[in-house]
Amino acid sequence: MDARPFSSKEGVVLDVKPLRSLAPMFPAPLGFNTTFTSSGATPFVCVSPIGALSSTGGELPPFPPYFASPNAGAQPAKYGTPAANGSYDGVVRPSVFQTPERAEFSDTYLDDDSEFYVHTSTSGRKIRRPKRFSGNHMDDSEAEGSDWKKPKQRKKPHKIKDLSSICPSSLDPRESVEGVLMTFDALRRRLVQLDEVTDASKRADLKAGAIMLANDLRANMGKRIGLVPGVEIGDIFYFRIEMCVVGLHAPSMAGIDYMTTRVGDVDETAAISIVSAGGYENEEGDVNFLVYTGQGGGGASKHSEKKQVDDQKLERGNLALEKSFQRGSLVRVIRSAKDSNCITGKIYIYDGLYKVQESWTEKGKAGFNVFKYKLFRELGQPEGITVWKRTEEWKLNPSSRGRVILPDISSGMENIPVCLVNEVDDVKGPSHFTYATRVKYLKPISSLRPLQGCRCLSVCLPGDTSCSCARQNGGSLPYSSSGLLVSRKAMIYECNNSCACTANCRNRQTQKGVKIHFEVFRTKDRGWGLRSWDPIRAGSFICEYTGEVEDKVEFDEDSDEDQYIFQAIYVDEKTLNWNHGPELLGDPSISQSEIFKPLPIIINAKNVGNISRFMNHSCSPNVFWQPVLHDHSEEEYPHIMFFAIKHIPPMTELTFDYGSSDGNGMDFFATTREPKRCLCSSPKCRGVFG
DNA sequence: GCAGGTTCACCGGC
DNA sequence: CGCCGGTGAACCTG
Repeated sequence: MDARPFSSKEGVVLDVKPLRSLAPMFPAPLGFNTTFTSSGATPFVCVSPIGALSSTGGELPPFPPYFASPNAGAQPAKYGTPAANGSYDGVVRPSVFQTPERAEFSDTYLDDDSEFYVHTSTSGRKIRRPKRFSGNHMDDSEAEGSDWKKPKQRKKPHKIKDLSSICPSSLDPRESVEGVLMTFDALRRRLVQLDEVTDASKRADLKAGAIMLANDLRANMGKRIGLVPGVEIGDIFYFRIEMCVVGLHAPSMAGIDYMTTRVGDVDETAAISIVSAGGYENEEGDVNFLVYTGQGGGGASKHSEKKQVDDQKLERGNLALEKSFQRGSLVRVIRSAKDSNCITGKIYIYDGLYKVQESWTEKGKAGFNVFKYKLFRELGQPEGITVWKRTEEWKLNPSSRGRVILPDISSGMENIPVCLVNEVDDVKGPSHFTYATRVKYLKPISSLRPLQGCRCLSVCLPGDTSCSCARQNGGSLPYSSSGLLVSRKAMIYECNNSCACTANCRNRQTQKGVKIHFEVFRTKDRGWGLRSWDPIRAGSFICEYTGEVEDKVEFDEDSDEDQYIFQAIYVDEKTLNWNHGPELLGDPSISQSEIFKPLPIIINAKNVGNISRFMNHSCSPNVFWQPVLHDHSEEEYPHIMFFAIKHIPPMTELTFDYGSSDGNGMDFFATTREPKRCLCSSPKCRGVFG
């Protein structure tokens, strides 16, 4: 999945392909060679080579002066004209808006990420941040006192000093974005766990979001038109706040994000992004266009009556979309899809850049005026929602999947068929092996120690101090109510046969087999790989590493046997960072040894195995392994269960870090394996693995 | 289905 | 002008 070169998707696609159409009317990301200033004398100064431009007034120019590109003055930038000094390649090179905040950030999170910190005013008049989230005012003492509104005695987000340990700064925007999301979700999962016990008010997403914002743990602050560095088309989100903290779509509720800037005496406004979430009467037929309904008129969620109570007005987001239409500027589109696995039933998918092609008003169902905007997707972008439409179809009708070699490689052994496809070459399938959904112990596990069982009736519940399984897991159940792993641990103890609880108990996530539509597919250069038709949420159980449990590694030098051998001797950095975040709540930080202990277990999947034997290595993986016990108590021979590190869109290859024998990282044993050249093409690739 | 809760833009005061 | 505080709108989530 992360086997993408630096700034891959945008960069590669936009650079190489004739993607002129993607050159934005507003030069690339807003802020490109444009300095916003908060000093009132000259609200907007264009520092392009051409020099400052003044407002033309009157009709809307294709390039409003405040969005002017370097070549805008000399020759009016036409649609498709690449920006002069470096083209529009998806890598943001905006000028830096020097703010006090900027200085403040510089030694904390995104340290040299000035490029990605374009702090712009959305009003043009004022540039400020809400006091309660301003680092300048967020001394503990001060925040405690006056400003923080307290209609409810809500806990104020805890601001900590050293953020580097939690979310290390990175020059790679993708890494920054992923780090922010990973921290957010770790925080959110932990808050869910805490809330369940105290029965406190819910909305862990908002709590986690508030803490992230209070600590400036976010990427791409400031609004920009066009692509967002580090956020790739096709990325998925489970909460609106997630899109907020990575700078994709700022409003926590509103569907239209826009910015207003002041040019001379006039306010100019432009839409930035829209979320098509189904609250209004939108048509979502074709994947290439979208009819979006304007906001206002009381037609949306707020009031329970779904009926409008008033005409929509040409203001705010509606006005912004209208202006974007007139200028032909690009608008990011986030579409939503149903997901039954998710409690909210909804996932947000970033579908890339669109342009408004029509706008009109019509009478809504309640007889009031509504604004309608028809947006078309820009050509040549990576696939977004298209992938979903395809996989949805496959799930309904598996025979519609083309290039299938085998409809079910597990021959009915898995809960859901695993199809085998090759869209790359003529290879007819992997070499022979026996499919097995469980590990085979060549020597019987000596279960001398009897399994402990809890006495919970029906299901184990959080906060039940009498649950021995919860105690064994350190006091709380390891999974959230939606079944997500809360944090990585040295060992997870699931409920077992001796427990009184039923199979519906949440502490039995991994023992019931896979719940995901997998496919084994032919990669271009790394043999077979594994991916999913379903979206996979961070913390979800994916599958077990099955095979034959051996005593020692034995393989011929010439054989490829070792590529099917799993050893629990290495854990990658990302795995260790996975738990980071709860420190922001004041939780003690977890030491590496608490998360990871090397284990003697060796699993050989050469002759016997399941889908996980097809999972390739990556130095930037999206999956990690976690030891779990559920049917015996041999701590040194646990089940090896895979979980998602982050949200994984459908059809993204699943990879984990095989480890390395170069002595770096967390390699606890010297291995005899021959290192192999790594082809993961991650920016952090170590070059070899195994 | 309702309601508690959030952010941000906007506006007015100093 | 810039800072501060209040207010209201908004395709949220449980």
